[in-house]
Amino acid sequence: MPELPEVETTVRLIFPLLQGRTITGVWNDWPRHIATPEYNKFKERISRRQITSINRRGKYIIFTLDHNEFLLIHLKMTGHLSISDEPEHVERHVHTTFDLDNGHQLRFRDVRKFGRVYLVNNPQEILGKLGPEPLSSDFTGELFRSMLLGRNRMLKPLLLDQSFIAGLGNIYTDEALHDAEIHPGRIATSLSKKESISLHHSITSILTTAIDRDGASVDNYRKPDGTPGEMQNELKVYGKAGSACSRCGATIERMVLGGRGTHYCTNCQK
DNA sequence: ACCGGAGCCTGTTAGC
DNA sequence: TGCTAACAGGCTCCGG
Repeated sequence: MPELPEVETTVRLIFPLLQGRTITGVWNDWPRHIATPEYNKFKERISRRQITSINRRGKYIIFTLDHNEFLLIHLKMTGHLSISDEPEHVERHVHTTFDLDNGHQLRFRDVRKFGRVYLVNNPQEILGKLGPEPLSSDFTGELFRSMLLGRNRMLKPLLLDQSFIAGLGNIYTDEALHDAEIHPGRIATSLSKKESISLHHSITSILTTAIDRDGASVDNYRKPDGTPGEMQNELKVYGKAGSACSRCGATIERMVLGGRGTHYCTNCQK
């Protein structure tokens, strides 16, 4: 499932192919994909808009267009963007496509149809509630420490909360907690200063490594060109229930916390 | 402030 | 082997 590193990889790989392109048309066969505005209005407003840049905020992809329009795409669970020069062969589960002025097509494939597309004049409408960006220079260990203080929630659901911190999903939350040797059920405010700093370091270093490896292809995720990333080979706990902890040799277990499958080492995560 | 549960989806998997 | 039911998960909304 695309989390921050997978979304970042997608942005980096599609940008060179889309920079300066003009959107000439839209096709959609699953109206709920378009969250806002209403489809006919969406179609009208996005037609003839030129793509000037593509960025990421949390797990959102942000296309900056001319005429003060912003196209936001959230891939959710199974969303995937690709660029094709064969408009006559559309893959299964593609529900929204954007025709480009060079004859190519930007395609949004989404098996489970959780993904969403937004066209807005003010991206803050959608992005305003997001917490800090974990790889920005503003996100310091001291800031993270202060964010945890006074929070009486368990770390696992708190780290998944996009208004607390943007971009972490189930995989990297579990991996970061394992790396920091902290139990996912710990109450946030109970962390010592040392533990907070350690968790901060684990979050940033794992996300950085995952971007460097082009993301983790554990399930549906593939790069825009269809090839897998490499980070799945470096995961230590996610999807590893029953196998031995790479650090201490104890058995990795899976439990449900905050309604989410949570993978951790019963021995070295305290 | 925080928690739990339902709902959105469909391909995969566990269980009979 | 063949079927069905449960499961997976990001996010939002709702009630407690």
